[in-house]
Amino acid sequence: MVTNRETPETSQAGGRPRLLLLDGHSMAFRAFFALPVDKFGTSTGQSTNAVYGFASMLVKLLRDEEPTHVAVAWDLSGPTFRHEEYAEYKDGRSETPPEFPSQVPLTQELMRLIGVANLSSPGFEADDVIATLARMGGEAGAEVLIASGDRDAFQLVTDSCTVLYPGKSLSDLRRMDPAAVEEKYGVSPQRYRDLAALVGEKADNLPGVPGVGPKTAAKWIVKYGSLDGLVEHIDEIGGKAGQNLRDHLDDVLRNQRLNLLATDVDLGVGLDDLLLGRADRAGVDALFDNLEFASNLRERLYAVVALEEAAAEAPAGEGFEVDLTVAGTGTLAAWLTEHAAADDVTAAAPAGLALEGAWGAGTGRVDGLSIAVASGAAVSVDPALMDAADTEALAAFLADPERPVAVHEYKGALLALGAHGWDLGGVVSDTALAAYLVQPGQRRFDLVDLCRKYLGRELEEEAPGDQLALDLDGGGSTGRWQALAVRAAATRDLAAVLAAEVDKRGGAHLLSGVELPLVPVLARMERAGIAADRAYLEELQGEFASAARAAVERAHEIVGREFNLGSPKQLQQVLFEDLGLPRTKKIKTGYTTDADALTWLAAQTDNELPGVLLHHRDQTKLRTTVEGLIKTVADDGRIHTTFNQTVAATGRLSSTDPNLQNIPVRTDVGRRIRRAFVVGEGYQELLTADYSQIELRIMAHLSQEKALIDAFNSGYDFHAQMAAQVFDIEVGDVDGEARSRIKAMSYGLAYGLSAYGLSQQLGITPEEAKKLMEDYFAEFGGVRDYLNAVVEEARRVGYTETILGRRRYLPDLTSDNRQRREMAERMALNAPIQGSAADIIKVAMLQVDAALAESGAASRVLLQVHDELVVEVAPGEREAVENLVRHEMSTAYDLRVPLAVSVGGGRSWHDAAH
DNA sequence: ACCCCGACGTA
DNA sequence: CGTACGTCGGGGTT
Repeated sequence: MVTNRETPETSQAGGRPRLLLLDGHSMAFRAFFALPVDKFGTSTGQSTNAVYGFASMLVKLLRDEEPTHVAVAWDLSGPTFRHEEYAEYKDGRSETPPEFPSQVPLTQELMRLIGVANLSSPGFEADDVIATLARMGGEAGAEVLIASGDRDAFQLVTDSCTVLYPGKSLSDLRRMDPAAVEEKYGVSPQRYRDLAALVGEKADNLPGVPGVGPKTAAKWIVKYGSLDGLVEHIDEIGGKAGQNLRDHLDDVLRNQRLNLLATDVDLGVGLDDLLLGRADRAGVDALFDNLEFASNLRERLYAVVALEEAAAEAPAGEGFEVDLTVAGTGTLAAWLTEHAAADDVTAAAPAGLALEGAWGAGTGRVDGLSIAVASGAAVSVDPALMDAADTEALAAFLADPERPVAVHEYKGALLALGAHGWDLGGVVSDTALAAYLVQPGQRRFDLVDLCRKYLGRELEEEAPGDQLALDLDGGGSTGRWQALAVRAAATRDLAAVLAAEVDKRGGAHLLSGVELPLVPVLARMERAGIAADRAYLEELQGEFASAARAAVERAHEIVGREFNLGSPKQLQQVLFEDLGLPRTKKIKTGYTTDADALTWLAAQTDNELPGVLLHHRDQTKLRTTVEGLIKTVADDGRIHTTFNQTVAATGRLSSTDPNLQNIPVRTDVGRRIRRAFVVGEGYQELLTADYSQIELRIMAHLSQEKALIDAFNSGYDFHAQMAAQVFDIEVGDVDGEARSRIKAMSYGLAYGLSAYGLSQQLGITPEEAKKLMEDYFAEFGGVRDYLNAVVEEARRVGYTETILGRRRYLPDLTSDNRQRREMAERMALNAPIQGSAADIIKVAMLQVDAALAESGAASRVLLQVHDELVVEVAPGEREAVENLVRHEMSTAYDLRVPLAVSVGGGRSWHDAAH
């Protein structure tokens, strides 16, 4: 860790007063960008990264600098005296991130509770407040320290006033004393304003002299003594820069007037009022609880505000003291016997397991393994160095369901260990999964981040390979094993904290009854993969590629020159500039060329091009899809996707590398790709089983709307029945148009559809769409009431909930910004429906997997596509497996309507359609 | 070598 | 101006 600070030698006791002044907004803003906003937030969606960063920076300053007096200066929102002179002052700043403003009052509240004064003055900026206080401090003989990210503060630097300016990280504050300013800018602090005036300040919208940077400006100031001196000799300055200076002298003089800080702001306080007060411990506790800060920061804070002995900053790894054994060949078995027996590893005190290695695409490898038990003992081992006894003892420990273990990324561990032939039987916590249930909106769950957030402890970043570890401990390899053991210990400790967090949110069953048991099922699916017909994929690729090439040639012919059909930018040029076709919907970069727009264009004009472009899009999309698949076919002739369990905010799985949840199905051409997914050797066929209208059934269940429930229970065509009721006709008289309108309406509801959106989709006027919605709700008012109630409840409690209690937090429901609020409302409508469907199919997967195992069948589940399972059926098991899958899927959850399942089989995924 | 955007595939 | 995802190519930046 690099610091530029020297240890202060003077203590405050009896010495000269030390006044610490902070620029609140600038330092909070630095904190905001120094810490990832998505890693610091409460379960209710309040971002806390700026508060946390500001607080920890302040704690560090209080500890290191031991000030006697402290104040934080804040900007107010209104115009300042600088705007009177220059109306464009600070214009054109990029927008404040939405997560920032709400953290300012929280930071101020924290300052108040700690006993630090918050000061501001209408018409002045924080810098002016600081300049005034610095003057007051100087006059009182105090040593003044200014923490500010605004360079204007450099003009205040004197022998007794130092600016602490943030460097790369927030804790890295550069001490800018007169010598440091001189060294960095080549001018004294008194002349810094002159330099800044010449160079300009982009953040304040104060342009300087074009082409003149700090170097030139300093040269001039040194030569002529000051800006005034320079102006006196302005005609002597040669070159382009000199001419620019003469042309922009007004700007420069304006800059110089504006960057002068006011030192006479009436603040109504004296130095005595800034004396560092006592912290309101209960208040700070309550605030930290609300912000869900870990205890670590709290303790560090109390250590300094109580002015007790300064605590050393926790270095990486501190707090995870492990009694480490690095197991050499033949020693692991003994360690396990001594430290990881039934008494040492219990349900109340699970061991932590950490792996070093790699996993993905249904396999993996282990390069290192650590186990940390509750006693503090830990072992690290290189599997390559184990002897037969070690291997046997380790395999037995890992497989034992009676040896509870916490691990971060259970599925990865299963794949990595599985590749060595080891199973993992006693996992009681996956810290990534637990954190996902606590914060389902987060998309990444790093162990390092979780430790910082929930344990308040810093973990070493995972070493990329062995290089870093070697560097760290100077050539040995103990650092690597120590770091791995610390990860194991961290996982062990984190599991307990997260278990409590999950429990607090009513997610215990969801975690231990659904998500955790699903992990081995997913691991087996990934390991199995799905057989691919490579030759056929290559055939398709060639076909799609040549169709695309033909489209390119035809397009070039039509336009009369070559251009890149894949570039929306060039397409816009060709369509709207060169050919002068009618403009489409505006987007950020001009006019859209999406499929809807091209279809519209094709109808608007006689020009052949839009149709050719559409065809080209289709074919290239198919070509790239197929190419992506070919690249992922493994040596075993199968494609092993990765199912991610902690990505989708609603609780769905996602699939990557490749994504097998978006293989084309809607068009005939696209569907051909599904012929490439085939039954593997030794199996009889592929079977697909999917839930019919599961989301609508869930809507019927949740809304308890009798008409929907009856329609599903009758067993007849659901959409036709709904249409019959809306249009008040006999079911037999419902035509295709009426049915599809009602179908779109029903599905749209679950997404928070608007009349406008419905009209777009159905190609009718918004008025007609509005009428349709009114007619629909006249018949099915319970649905409308339910949807309204969902949003209202979510606004009240801050989250939505699925049938299994899976939450989604939506803080934007109370946003002042209409667009954000309405977006959150649509998410709130959709989350319980989509999420409950996800819950149900996850339970179904567990039941199907268990039933297959129970029955001794060799058939296996390969894929999940949100409402569909793909099963590879072993010879002779078709009928039994079909019955089993139907049964387990339809009984996964007891809804108020039946869970209908439809099944099909065939040699390929295409042929298994139904 | 990265990131963002537009576009588009699925449920 | 309908939710949830992942991937690709282009085009801009490092």
